[in-house]
Amino acid sequence: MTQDDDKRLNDLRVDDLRRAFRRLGLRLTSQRVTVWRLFSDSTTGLTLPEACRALQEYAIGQATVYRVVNSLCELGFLLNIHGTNGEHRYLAGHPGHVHHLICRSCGHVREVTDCDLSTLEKLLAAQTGFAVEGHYLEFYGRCPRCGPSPG
Amino acid sequence: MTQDDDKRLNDLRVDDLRRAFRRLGLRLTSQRVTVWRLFSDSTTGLTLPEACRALQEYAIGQATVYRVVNSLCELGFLLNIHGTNGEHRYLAGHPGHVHHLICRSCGHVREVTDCDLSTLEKLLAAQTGFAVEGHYLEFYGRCPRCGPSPG
DNA sequence: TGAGTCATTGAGAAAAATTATCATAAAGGC
DNA sequence: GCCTTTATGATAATTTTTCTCAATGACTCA
Repeated sequence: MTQDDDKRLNDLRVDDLRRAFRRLGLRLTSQRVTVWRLFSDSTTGLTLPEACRALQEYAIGQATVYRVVNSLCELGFLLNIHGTNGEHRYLAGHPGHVHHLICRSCGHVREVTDCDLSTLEKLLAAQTGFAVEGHYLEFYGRCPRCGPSPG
Repeated sequence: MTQDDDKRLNDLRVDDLRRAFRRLGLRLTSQRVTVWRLFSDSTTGLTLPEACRALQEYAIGQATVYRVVNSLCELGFLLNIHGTNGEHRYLAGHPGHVHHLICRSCGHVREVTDCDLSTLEKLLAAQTGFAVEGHYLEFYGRCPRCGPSPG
């Protein structure tokens, strides 16, 4: 698992993207592939305006960027994380239940797959009467490259 | 703890607010109190535009609303939560380390104080080399009043 | 493979949200 | 109650997000 982060998600075959889009009755366009590539190359995630600026180079309009990011989110290819300043960043990830470990210094993000909060969820359900359906969990700190907090 | 949610945070004395502001060299103004009251009366949190609209009634300008909400966040009186549609909502809460249980149906939020993820954090630190400094955790589900998910 | 259908795109406008500016108002110290 | 200094409101400016619609191009079916 240690090296999984480095081989990013470009190896997700375009055919997988096509299948996923098709499942929603959507077509696979070159723009959608390009947007996906941009995000899957990023280890920190991008905000929507950042993505728009980066994709100008490929002559992809901003309306399209917004639309594609939304679709990729719905399909589970992109996830929302909190940037260091609270801004929304979109991060490419493996579909499924994952969490993130976010470096507050450089923004590098690493996936966390092994979390088990089910007992805590049951406890909360019993205490509060809420029907707990899921959770959103992010860890933050400093990545190995940035080293421990200064001072 | 069951009834703690209902007696909201209005009982936080204005003097406490003043002391907190003073600590940052800020003055306590009627606008700041009014903004605080609005948020402390809400069990679902408000977005900034929502707050601006609500505070028009009191002739508080939107620039002020943005500034005061920022201050209240820095002081720990307001916290950021994810609304049902991913939007930022600001919620009055007791300062300190708390998490939230958010109803996906009505938006009602309840504080969760008992979480212990320290062992999980240590495990992650060992596995990844990150210096884990904290976490952000939200639970979502359906509150007792809304009942379990339909269908 | 080629034509037709229909979702998708880009440009631009429009709307919404956020930030900046600055003269005026008022909080807190004396 | 004055005085200093911060905070406010109105307005403008900027940024972000959404909308519209003609033109393009992906996919289906023959």
